[in-house]
Amino acid sequence: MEPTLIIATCSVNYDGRAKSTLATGKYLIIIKQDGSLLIHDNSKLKPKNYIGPKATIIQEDDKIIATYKEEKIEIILENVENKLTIQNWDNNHISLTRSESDLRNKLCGNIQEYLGVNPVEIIKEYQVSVDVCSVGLIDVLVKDDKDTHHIVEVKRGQASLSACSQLYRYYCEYKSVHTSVKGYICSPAITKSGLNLLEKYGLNYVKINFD
Amino acid sequence: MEPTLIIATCSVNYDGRAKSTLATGKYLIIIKQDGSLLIHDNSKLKPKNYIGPKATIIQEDDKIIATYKEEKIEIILENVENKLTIQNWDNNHISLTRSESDLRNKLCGNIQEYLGVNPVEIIKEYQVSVDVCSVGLIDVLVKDDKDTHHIVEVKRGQASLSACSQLYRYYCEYKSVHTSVKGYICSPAITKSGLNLLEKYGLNYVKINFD
DNA sequence: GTATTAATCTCGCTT
DNA sequence: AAGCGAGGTTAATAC
Repeated sequence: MEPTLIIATCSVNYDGRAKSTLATGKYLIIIKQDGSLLIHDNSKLKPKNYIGPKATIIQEDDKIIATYKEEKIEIILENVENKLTIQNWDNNHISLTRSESDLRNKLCGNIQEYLGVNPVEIIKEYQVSVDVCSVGLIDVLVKDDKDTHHIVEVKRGQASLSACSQLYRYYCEYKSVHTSVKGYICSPAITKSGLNLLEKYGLNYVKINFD
Repeated sequence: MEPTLIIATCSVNYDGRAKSTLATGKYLIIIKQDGSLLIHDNSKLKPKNYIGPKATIIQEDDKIIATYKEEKIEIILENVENKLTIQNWDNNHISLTRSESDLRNKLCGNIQEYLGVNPVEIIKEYQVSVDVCSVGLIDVLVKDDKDTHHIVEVKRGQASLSACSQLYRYYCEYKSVHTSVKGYICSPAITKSGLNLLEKYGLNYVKINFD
């Protein structure tokens, strides 16, 4: 696929997982090497339409058709104002810090400070299975010197209701395989209703920052 | 903000909620009217870096700096291959069907068929609050002729473990305010572990399709 | 403004 | 291939 930018007055029909129509207007069409296609208008971050990667893209004079599995985008071109291919367009990896795993590592480096217990074993990404059926991944599982197991859900931002609910799910399942269990949300912030849920079910909130 | 496309060899530093560096390479920079800025490489749908909308963007010869609240992107330009402004770039609304609300409407139009009960009252987007604290929005709440309340979580695609967990949360809370309650996931498909969770807690799965 | 949730989520990782 | 969970999620909506 030749990487191409097209500025054109066009309309767009999409059919696949959902179905949409975009009224005629001047848009930016981006075609990438891997078969990704994006149609951007003049606002916001997300494209109005998109498909791929790995889409099959057919360009004709008056339309562009992109298909991938059950997905199909049809661009009806009314006027192509500009069309240029990008030679040697790069594709590099971005290195990012302050992710959830960074915060998790910070926590694991000082369990005693954050949870106030003496860790005997620290397991990251502990798989919880019940009846040979996965019920999720515990971010951090700490076994202390009193055989209490501490399960921690780490969030890089504000912990929401659903994050707390996620911890509660792990907590319930884990209690069925071990007697002494405590649960924690570990994040820089938490919503009021999230905290409410924690208190209701006897779970704990521990504040942690990136610094 | 003048809508502009720039194809340039550059490197990008981002600092804000997280922090990242993108190694020097040839990328596409998109600047939109509303102050959104996107940096795309040659693969996938998501931009490598982005900011805005409402960002303040300063363009100099050798760099572009975009800031918004605590967020900052710095693009170090090494070589600008192409730069063009897009005149009268449009910004239209996209009309989309087969959304979750479409499926919800289909369900509400025939509760008897899907849930097998006689609805007396059907409420969409019912706010569940306990102790003056929100615990979420029930997609559909059906009160039947036997005063049983049916709470339904609708999903447009395959219902996941977390979707089922979300229903269970509403179900638990709602049981504290009403005696006879039943819970349902209503979707075209469901994962095995999702179904497992439903069965475990006495919740129901109802299949619904868009047709 | 804050919080909750949908999304054609995307994307990476693990099973 | 399927499924789970993070995401600088974004974007819409309710309160």
